[in-house]
Amino acid sequence: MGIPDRPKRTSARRPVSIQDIAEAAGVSHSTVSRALHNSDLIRPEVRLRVQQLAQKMGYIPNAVAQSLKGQRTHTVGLVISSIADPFAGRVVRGIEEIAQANRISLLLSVSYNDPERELEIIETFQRRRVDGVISATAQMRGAYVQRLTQIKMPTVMINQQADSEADRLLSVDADDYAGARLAVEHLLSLGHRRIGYLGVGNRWQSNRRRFAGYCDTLSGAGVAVNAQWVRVAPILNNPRSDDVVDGQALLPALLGSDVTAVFCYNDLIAVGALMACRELGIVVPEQMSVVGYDDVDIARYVTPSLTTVHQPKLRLGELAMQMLLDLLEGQAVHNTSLANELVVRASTGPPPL
Amino acid sequence: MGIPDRPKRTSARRPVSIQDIAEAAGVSHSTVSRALHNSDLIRPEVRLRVQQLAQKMGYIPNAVAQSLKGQRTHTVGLVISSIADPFAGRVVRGIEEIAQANRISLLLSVSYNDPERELEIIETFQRRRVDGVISATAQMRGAYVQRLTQIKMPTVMINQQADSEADRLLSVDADDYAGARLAVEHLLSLGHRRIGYLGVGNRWQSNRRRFAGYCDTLSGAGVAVNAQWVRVAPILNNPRSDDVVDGQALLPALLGSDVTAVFCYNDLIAVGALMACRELGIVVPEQMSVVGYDDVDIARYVTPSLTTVHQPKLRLGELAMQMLLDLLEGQAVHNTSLANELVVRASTGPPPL
DNA sequence: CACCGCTTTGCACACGTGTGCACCATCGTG
DNA sequence: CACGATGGTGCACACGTGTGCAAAGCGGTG
Repeated sequence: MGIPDRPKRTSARRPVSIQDIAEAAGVSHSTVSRALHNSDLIRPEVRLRVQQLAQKMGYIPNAVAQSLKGQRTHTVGLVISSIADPFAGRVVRGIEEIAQANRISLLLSVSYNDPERELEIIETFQRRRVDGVISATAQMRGAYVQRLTQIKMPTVMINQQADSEADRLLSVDADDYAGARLAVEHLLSLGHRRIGYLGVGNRWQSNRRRFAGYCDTLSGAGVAVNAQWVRVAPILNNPRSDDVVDGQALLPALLGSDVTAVFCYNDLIAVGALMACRELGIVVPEQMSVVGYDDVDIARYVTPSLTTVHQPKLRLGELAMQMLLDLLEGQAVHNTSLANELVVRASTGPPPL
Repeated sequence: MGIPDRPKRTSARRPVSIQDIAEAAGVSHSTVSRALHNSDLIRPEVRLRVQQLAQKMGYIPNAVAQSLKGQRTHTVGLVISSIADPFAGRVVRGIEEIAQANRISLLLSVSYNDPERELEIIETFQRRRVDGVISATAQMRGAYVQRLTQIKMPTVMINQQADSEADRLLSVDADDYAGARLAVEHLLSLGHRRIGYLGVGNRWQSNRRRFAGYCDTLSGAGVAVNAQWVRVAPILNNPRSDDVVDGQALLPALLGSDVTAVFCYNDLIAVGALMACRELGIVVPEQMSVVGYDDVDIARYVTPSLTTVHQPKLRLGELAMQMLLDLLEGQAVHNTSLANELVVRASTGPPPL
């Protein structure tokens, strides 16, 4: 009488499982599982034999099954606004290094600052049961934050310093307000009084903080901010905008006023400003000083090289990932704020006479 | 007599499962599963009731369990050499857009051209049972390729055009050899005869192809290549090298020879060359023409703006991802090769008299 | 009324791994 | 020899989902 011969998994050429090893070794799958984990419940000779057999059969544990059983995926979801942004690139590198060192895999998602996409991404992370989320999006909308806190998913934000009550969510950041002050103080110390600001409209939270630092520093020095000195790139329907193009388009609008220096939201805006100056025959820094923000690689390579506020991007990423790991281990973690540094290069100088 | 009350999963605040919904609706979990998939096996009113209940209870399917059961993770592993590389950034963007549109998640890994890390990454992908792999590493070592083909994991390479037999592995690429010819032909047409080459040592395969294009084009024009014209950055122990620094360090070595133009392995090397020229007081392009490769964003922003060979980076990524999707659906796919285009900007001109 | 066919549901297993508990063999000791 | 202690192994279940098959309910027809 025929034993109902089991499917004989060799058909679909599946990867070997502990069950396969168990049959080959003449033991149960439990024994194999324990042996592979070096459990001292298993007799040393059996343990060794199973391990060698697993090696020979090319066994590779199925992380999916382990995740299901262990309720831990060892996966972290990563949301960024844009891949093209060199700022994000450095931050991701820091995150990735710490993650890899701790055998954590990263699920990469790009939001393009699109609210609908942000919600989709969160749901995907929920479906995949990531252990936690790191969000390095420039923009944080209400629905996004609300959803994230509501579902109680361990989350660390990068550069999302909250204004007031939202300190419920953890974050690592470099102080935008203080950074902006550094930049403007530098220009003031060079003798500039009439200083412009070129901002962005689609990242209004960090833009607002940097703008506030700009305003307060000027006011503190007894300079009344002139509305003519401030220009902000409009929010396009197209969420994929180009900061350099925006900076280039924005700068000429300042010429009507009499600014001798301009502080830009970030380095890309500043690069656009530099290009506009070149086109208009304005010599930097002799006729106009330009300051950027972030200190991305490109700031060193343009001509003149860009004076800018250096953000510790790598460190931000590393700290965020480490904080998330601590959080997952149940340790107490506290928000961290890093200091920015002013980097003086060739795009700033004394104002023209 | 007490029914051995089941664990009552409400304790550990796990996400709701179809089992929870089943109990709440008074049906079996099978019915719930089918209802949520809109199976017409389930009576319409039951189907609707279950769906509404799932909605209300905030059910989010467990992709881990689905992957285990369905033997498909809807996940693709992505290997790149470096996050900092702006070339990789654009390619990843193309990949990510197609992936997101097809509800595929990306597992990001950075290899830093470290052989050991590359093998670790592959094993991680195997453990996690990714459906396929896209490899955009600049460097492809034997062990890496061998391992990848050996385990028969669906894989698409980017810019890894094989020399001879290795056409077993699928790839999408833009022809390095032809691109280099474009660049050198441009310089020849401007009147240059003595043309240098600045290369890299740690990406020898693409470097070799571009160098071959350089050599053949010169030879074809009757110019004998002079060994003094060629410099290649040494391979450092530190796998995190900086192309700009290398280019900057390499250019002065060419001054002993009498080159009037230099073709660089990529834009970053070229930017380094531009910076070296500035330091040495060499005016570009009047005294020296410089050509880059890749056409990354920065090429437009440096001064003078860089003449370069444009690679369709976004398209490379999109095609690679689409090819992998087709492959996973069992469709026949064929290797694709895209054309590069020369972009003439301000860093090239006629040779000095 | 008996039988057939259709619709709707549940049972049971599978995916691959980890682990509490029971069981068995062996050994030591009174 | 009997009994308890100890060490090694397997059974059975759990994780959450999907699905083939059986079964139940029900209406129609000869």
